[in-house]
This record gives sequence, C-alpha cells and structure tokens, in this order.
Amino acid sequence: MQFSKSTDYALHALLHLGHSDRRNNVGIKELSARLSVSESYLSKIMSKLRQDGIVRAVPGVNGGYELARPAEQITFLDVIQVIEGRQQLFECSNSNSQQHQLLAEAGAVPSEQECPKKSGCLVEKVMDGAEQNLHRYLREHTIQSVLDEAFKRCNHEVNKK
Amino acid sequence: MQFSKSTDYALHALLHLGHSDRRNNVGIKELSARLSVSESYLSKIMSKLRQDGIVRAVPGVNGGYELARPAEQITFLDVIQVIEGRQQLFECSNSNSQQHQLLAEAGAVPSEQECPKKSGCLVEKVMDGAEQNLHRYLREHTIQSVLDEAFKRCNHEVNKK
DNA sequence: TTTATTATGGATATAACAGATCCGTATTAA
DNA sequence: TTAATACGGATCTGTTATATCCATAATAAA
Repeated sequence: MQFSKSTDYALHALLHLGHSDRRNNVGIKELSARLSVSESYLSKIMSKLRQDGIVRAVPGVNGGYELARPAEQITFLDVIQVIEGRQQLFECSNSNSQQHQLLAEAGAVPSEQECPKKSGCLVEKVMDGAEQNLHRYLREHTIQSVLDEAFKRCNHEVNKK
Repeated sequence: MQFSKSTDYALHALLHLGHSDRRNNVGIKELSARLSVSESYLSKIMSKLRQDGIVRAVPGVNGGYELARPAEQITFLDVIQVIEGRQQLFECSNSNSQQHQLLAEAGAVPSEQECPKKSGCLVEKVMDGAEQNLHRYLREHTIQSVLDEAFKRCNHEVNKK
C-alpha cells in the first residue's frame, strides 16, 4: 500500500506554484522540467487538480497554472483525495456473510440465542478509525505549511554563515 | 490507495483462529468456508502468515493452523506489514533533483547564496509523519482487542433481553 | 506399513491499474 | 492570423492483485 507517483508529482507541482505565485501562470513546460516528468503525463495530473478546483488554468500564449486558492487552504488531504480517489482505506468484502457470525456459535455465547453482530464488521470499524486518524493529520498539513518549513530551514542555514 | 483483499482475509482468518483457540488446528477448509474464499488462495495468505511467525501450521490428518502467539500480541500493524509489505507509504521520486532547489532561486533567498535543501524532501517528511501516526494507531489494535469488542457487544445484546 | 488428509510451493492465467505517450482540438494573447 | 498553451481521447506497456491448478511433502490414523 503506497501513494502513487502522481500524488508525488501533484504535491511538488503545487509547491512550485505556491512558491512562484507572484508572477502568475506557470506553464506545463516549466513545471515538467522542474519535476523531471513528461509534459503529457503531468498535464493529466494538472487537469485533475483543475477539475477539483485546486488550480486554475489559462490556455493560450503566456497561459499556464496558478493556485485557485491560498496555499494555506490547500491541504495534503485535498490533493491526495483528488489523485488517489475517495474510496475508503478498507472495505470488508464480507460484511453480511458467515464470518461475522463468529460469535453466534461455537460456544461464544453459552446460551442458545444468537448474537446478532449488528452494525457491521469490527475489522472495518478499526480501519475506519485509522483512516479518520490519518485524515486528521493530512488536513493539518498544507502547501503553505511546507513552504514555511522550507523557508525556515533556509533562513536558518543563511544565518549560520 | 487501499488495503488489499488479502489483508481483509488475513485479519478475518486470524480472528477466527483467535476465537477458536480451545481446540487447536483449524484447517484451511473450515477457514475458507468461513470467509467465502477459495482454499488455494487463502492458503497462500496463510503461508505468508506462517513464514512471518504469526501462525503455526501442521500438515497431515487433523492438521491446520493456530496462532503462534497470544492474540493480544498480534497487532493490526503486524498483519498488514506481512501482507502489504514494508515499503514506506510515500517515497519522493525526486529527492536530489531540481525540484528541491525550489528555494535556491527565483528570489526565495534574496542574496546570491544557495539554500542547500539538506536532509531530503519536505513532502516526504510530512508523509513520514503520517505513516508513523498510522503505525502507532495500528499497533494499538490487536486480534484480541477486536475479539474483546465483539464479546462486549454481544453480551450487551444478551443482557438487553 | 499403508492410506487418507492436509499444508506447501511452483507455475500459470486474468483483470485491473499505474505510468506514460501521442495527437487532434480548443482557447487565448500577441 | 499565428503561435503558444491547455484539454481530452485513445492507446500502449509493465506490474500487481486476485485466483486457480497441480505435484510434493508431511503427518495421523487405520
């Protein structure tokens, strides 16, 4: 289980846009050169980001891309969900099958009545917790927060000299 | 980005083993019927779990599988890492390329000196944080903790009647 | 010792997906 | 009008998840 390269490209492209937001409209040529990725492939990714309202695009001469909203309002979760999709991290393939009657027999309940196992798979419940946890973290990190971190590190380096 | 079905099967199989640990050696036949998966496919998964010391296997008549250690010592993380592998959640495909000199030019540092961007990709750093977060959570949940939860829920149900 | 049972591992098949490229079209600025 | 640029469809390739089949080894019971 891994994030795709596309997510990598998307995040780095957005960082570049966030960094050079003074002069608008960074072209696919510049972006792809910066990331060492082909223009055609990166443009697919940028299209997704545009369709989801993360960036704006302008065709034509001097066209290109810019962030559609402030960098502090673009979270890692936003980007990841656009690229990776929004399916949940884990889906029990088996929710209403015998497996989940695990407690209904074999002595789990000593009496003769069944345990109704209501409200779904407990494995899925744990995994959903993991997912919510992950999402909380990813919402706390934005394009801007990475840029800030980079500046901080850079200035620190400069000051040392 | 999603966990595979194999992880699903593995976790449910282990729950079944943990639940019926009184009589040892649950066979692949019983397991696969329980999970609605073919014997051949599930046996591959069980082999992985065995190679990693999660379960023990006995061939021959009345053979089968049992947990190799107490259910409270088998964490979700253990199982997931066996099945999904141990690659990190995110790898920057680009660590020593131009992208990471993002701050070294275009006015980020007004002076003429470069920012050395040392110690790797900041995107990766954020993602590594997410991964550690996730791992912490997955280590806190075990086969036993799910069984406990199931019993709790079941007893609660019984008491209501 | 023989036999039936059960796990193991190799080989293979298939479908889906990631990664990537090419090209024709539409849009815009100069 | 033209050149530059983004857009979207079609396609290709390699890898991986899912799954099955079969021959082999190990074990318990008869």
